[in-house]
Amino acid sequence: MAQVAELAGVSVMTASYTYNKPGRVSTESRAKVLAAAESLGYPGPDPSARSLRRGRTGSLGVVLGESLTYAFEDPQAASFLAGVAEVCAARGLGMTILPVTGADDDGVRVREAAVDSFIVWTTTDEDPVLDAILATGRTTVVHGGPARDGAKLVTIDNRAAAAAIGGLVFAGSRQPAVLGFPLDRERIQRVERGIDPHAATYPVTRERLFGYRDAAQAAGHAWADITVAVCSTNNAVEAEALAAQLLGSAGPPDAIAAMSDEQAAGVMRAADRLGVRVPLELAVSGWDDAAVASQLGITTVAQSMRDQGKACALVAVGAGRQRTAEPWSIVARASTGG
Amino acid sequence: MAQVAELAGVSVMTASYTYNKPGRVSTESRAKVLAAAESLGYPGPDPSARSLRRGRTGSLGVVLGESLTYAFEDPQAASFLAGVAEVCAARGLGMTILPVTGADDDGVRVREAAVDSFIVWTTTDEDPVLDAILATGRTTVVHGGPARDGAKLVTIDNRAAAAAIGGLVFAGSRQPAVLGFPLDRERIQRVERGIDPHAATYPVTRERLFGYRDAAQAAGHAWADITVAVCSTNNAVEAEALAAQLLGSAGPPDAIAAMSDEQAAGVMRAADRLGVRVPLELAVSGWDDAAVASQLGITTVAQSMRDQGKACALVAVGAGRQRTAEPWSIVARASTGG
DNA sequence: GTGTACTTGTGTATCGTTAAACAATGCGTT
DNA sequence: AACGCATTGTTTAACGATACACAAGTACAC
Repeated sequence: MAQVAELAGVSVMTASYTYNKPGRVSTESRAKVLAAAESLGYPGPDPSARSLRRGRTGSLGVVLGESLTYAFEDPQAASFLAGVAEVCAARGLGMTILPVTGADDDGVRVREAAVDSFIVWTTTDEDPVLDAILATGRTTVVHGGPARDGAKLVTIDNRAAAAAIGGLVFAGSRQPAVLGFPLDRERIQRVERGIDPHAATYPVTRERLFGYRDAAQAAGHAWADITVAVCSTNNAVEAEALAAQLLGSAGPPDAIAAMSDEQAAGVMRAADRLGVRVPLELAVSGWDDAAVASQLGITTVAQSMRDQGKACALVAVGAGRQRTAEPWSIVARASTGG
Repeated sequence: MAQVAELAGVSVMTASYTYNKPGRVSTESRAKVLAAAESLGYPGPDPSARSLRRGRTGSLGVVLGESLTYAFEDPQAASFLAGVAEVCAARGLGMTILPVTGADDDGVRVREAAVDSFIVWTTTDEDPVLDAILATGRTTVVHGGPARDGAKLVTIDNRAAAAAIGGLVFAGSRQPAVLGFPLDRERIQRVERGIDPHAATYPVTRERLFGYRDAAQAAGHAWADITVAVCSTNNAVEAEALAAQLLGSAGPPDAIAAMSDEQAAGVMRAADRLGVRVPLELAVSGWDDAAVASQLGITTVAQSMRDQGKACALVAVGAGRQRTAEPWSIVARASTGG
């Protein structure tokens, strides 16, 4: 590319300025440089060299804890990414979705990523990938959790929200139950009474369990009496199966608090299939205020994943201050009765 | 980082080998280097410098013609990205989603992207961004179209598929109609008889129009008599409105071929609302074989966006040969009658 | 004791840019 | 005429790493 400068009869700096600060160079020289570039088929400054010299890449890395494809299958993750993408597009930044395969070379891959900052989708307390990211020293924003020194956190107050919606769905219940996300990355399906919230290493799961516990206790129930069904994934089909299991057991629940609207929809289907009337015989609550929640009339915690994605991106690029907590609200619908 | 080598008492090359070819260096030296790196807080080789020196970035660029957020809103685009992501994850590549805002600096931004190759989501014949990409000389794979010298193409045979499904939906019809995607990037909504397929600069739209024309003519209709309703976007709500307009007009269609299942679902809703019985009074066909198509019993063209995404990625990384055409098939359901 | 091969460490050159400081020129002002 | 100032071009020195070639040491066979 020094060739371009040579052909144009100017110095390389003049060529460089032509691309970076066109005002810095005379119209004449600029034209000569562009003509030379054209005739040599020079495609403009090399991105890698530029990144190296400038010290920034113009791209923002997003790490999805699960498989890479997960991002495009979970509508919540998709909304979140849309929010991140919105900010990236507005600022002309690229958005690099980083592979995390679960193999032990994960840290390496993350370390090799040419990005200026990282956004990490909700993960577990001890996730080694997060450690690897923090070790790079680049700006890191964690969505959901865990909180870490050196990383910013963007999340709603899951415990408070769970307590609030628990207050609704458990109201007047004799036998509440909880249908939840995986506790840890093992993602083992379990159905057990009074699972200790501390057992969950996903902070989001943990905080919500705490919130539901708060609500149950406030309603006069002992947590040890309350069945917690832990899914292996966020999925309506699995939720339906687990809900059917709960409803078919002795002393079935008359209130189920789920951690997503997909799960709640599964519960609704199970109830429908078993002839259990909602909300008369079973109160149901979801989370996220997804489209399915309004379709089925599910009481839910409304939060905007898209806004949270935007918030993460803004914090990551250094615009936008980190808020203490993102907003949420309760949307009461028919599934929790009158 | 030469500091690391110095502290470890070895040459920089030894340090470099420690990270890249651990076998190339003795266990002892490796330990010294890693210890030194640890104590200096050195996070490993800088990705930009590495890219510069190596000549590749380990990341694959994806360009979505629309706004960046579009990717996460259109389920077809999402499936496609999931396919790309799958291949990236398997090979340890990053996936960079590039911003294209529509401003005239797009070419610049694309040129600045630190990626090894590009995948371009279906766009128009004259898209300047595609030109900018081709000008970089990097491997480029176009999904859908347009075909270009210097770019590989991954697509189904849209014309043949449209002709095939047109044969079904137009069978026995006295008054066929087409509900289609935008013709060009202006994205103007139009309802007109016999729109010349050549007017469409989106090759996907154009080829499908040709296919429907083939089918209509084969069924004995003059293309000039057939109403084509062009949507401004792929959206069930807009499709429903347009379908209602068609069905409410004088000489309403008794067969509507749509270009997506979302659109077809909109048509079904409009018919339902207007009391038009499907398929007795109105035959409907969609495209993509999305979930909604099986739910509503819509005859459709099945294609796997995910597989096409995988195909694009494989071609982009140089594994996997370009196929002449991706597979598709017709799924006949109730919406096109007996 | 010599030849061959393998292991391990190092020096050198270079990847393609850009930041920063400096020089040369022209122009309006006092 | 001398000065400040803006405009434009150039020089120099990195940015941080790796490919390659070469050298020194070790091991083994004949």
